[in-house]
Amino acid sequence: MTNESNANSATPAATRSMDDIVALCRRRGFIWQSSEIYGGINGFWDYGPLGVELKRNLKEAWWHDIVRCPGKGPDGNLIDMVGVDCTIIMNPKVWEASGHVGGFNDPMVDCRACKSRFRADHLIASEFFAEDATNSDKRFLISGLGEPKEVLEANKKKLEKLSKGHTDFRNPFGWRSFAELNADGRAKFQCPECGESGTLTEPRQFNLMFETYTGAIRDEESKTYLRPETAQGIFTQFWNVVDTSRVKVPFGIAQVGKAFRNEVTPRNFTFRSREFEQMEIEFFIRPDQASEWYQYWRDSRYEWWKSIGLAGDNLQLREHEKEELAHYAKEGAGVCDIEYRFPFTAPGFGELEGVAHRADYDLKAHATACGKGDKLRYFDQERNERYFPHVIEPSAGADRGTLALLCEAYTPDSNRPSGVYMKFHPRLAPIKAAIFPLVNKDGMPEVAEKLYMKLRQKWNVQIDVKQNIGKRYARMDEAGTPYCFTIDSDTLNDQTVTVRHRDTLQQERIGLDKVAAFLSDKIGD
RNA sequence: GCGGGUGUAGCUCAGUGGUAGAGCGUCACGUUGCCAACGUGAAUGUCGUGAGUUCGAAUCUCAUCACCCGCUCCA
Repeated sequence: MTNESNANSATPAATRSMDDIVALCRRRGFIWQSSEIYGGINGFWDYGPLGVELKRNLKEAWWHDIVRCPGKGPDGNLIDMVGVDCTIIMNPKVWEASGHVGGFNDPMVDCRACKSRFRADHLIASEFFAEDATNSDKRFLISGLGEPKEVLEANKKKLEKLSKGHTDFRNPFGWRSFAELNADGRAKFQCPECGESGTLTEPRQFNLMFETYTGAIRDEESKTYLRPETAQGIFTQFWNVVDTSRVKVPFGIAQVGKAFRNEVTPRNFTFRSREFEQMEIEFFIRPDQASEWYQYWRDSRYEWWKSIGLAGDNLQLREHEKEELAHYAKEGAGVCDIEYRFPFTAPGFGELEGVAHRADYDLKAHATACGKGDKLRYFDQERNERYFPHVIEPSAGADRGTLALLCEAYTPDSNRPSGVYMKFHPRLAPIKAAIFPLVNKDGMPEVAEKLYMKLRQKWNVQIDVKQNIGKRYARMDEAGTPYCFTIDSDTLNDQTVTVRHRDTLQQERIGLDKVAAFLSDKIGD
């Protein structure tokens, strides 16, 4: 990390306005609404020219540090890591085995009065008839949440009262779920929470997975899903990786790719999007070593986010409480989130990356579902035993990471013309440097272009010859460009240029032939 | 999904029933010679969208979409 990027502590989240950050993202071409000219679409965002560079830099830094140059593990050995790139659409059996189909597929019903939400198949009702001596019949609806027995018990007094003095008391149509009731029945249905009648909405599907159809025929047989996480691609190819890559436990498989979740409420700019990109590691270990590897990944992932510029009080590591753990993690070594204090979550935090001990839940589930079972256990040569490896999963959001970088970089500064600058870590900055001829004549543009052509072979740099130098500096401040090199009349005499530092506004002169070395030193190649 | 708010040029906003505007930014030319300087000129609008009321709608009504805030949801 350079001195500049760490010069003073991060801007407190509370003083940053999300509206201002969104406005800058739009104005400078970081992030736009998808399909904006048609009014946009809820939960989908596009990256513009600066945004795509920033997000690529984030993903490439991750891939470099995770796959190409991982560190040493808790056992003191270099970590073994390989990458994969799996498809978004997979055999739908994958999602049955993983528990995504079925578990999160139920129609839900909301109460308009008390805002409670229920699964429609848990809401049941039955119409009762009671005939009295004069053959006039009386009917009433008993409704509630749970099994018929529970509902009857809950409505015991009401039933006794209504059936009093009547004969031939019965419910001829039996119990029906809320979804099976007609409009009249739904209107009489009492909310189990607040007791109001007719306040429940129509049942609505909350399908977290996007569905599509593969092939020409659109029927149930051809129904497929857009993956809601990249992890399952890794799990299903685990055995191929083991057979072809000479890896042995402990080792990791990494993947960067799009995932899709049909969120009920996309919110907070790109934070909760329906289409988003994940950077996931599944790290396979011996079951008895889960604890030390969990701690290793928890700590190293936290340090990594610090290393790319999220170093201040706005980043925190939070261990999950037992109650909030997912079904597969209840007995595990732990689950934690690495969280960032976004302006819209402040003073709270929002998740950037989750590190979870998933045990052997996924590998076992796929081994069972595909019918091969224990034959798919991993063979540990050294220990001469077979087992399903446990998994530590560090799963990060590329879009959330990009958003955190944007929020962290946003630095109001009334002392400079732009009023704000983006203090990106140089490694992540979309544009590494700008090259300016002080004026667009007297041989300066030619020198500038020559320097530009040389530097762009290695870094994303820009040349700008238009307008006065102040405007060009101001534009680069909003783009977050850490260095500007200016060619002036002295350059033509002594072969030096000025370097203007984004964060301090200081200038220094260095040799024209030293510029590339300067950038290598500050940014890396 | 519920409740509240917002929506006019790239940005910030003015415009309360009668010709769609300003500042900034952008672009061109000139000038300038290190921090959005100066001069001249130019481009830029489905007034979020669609209906309705009206002789006439950015303006009033309804619906809808998007964004923001609060609930809810987030395996």
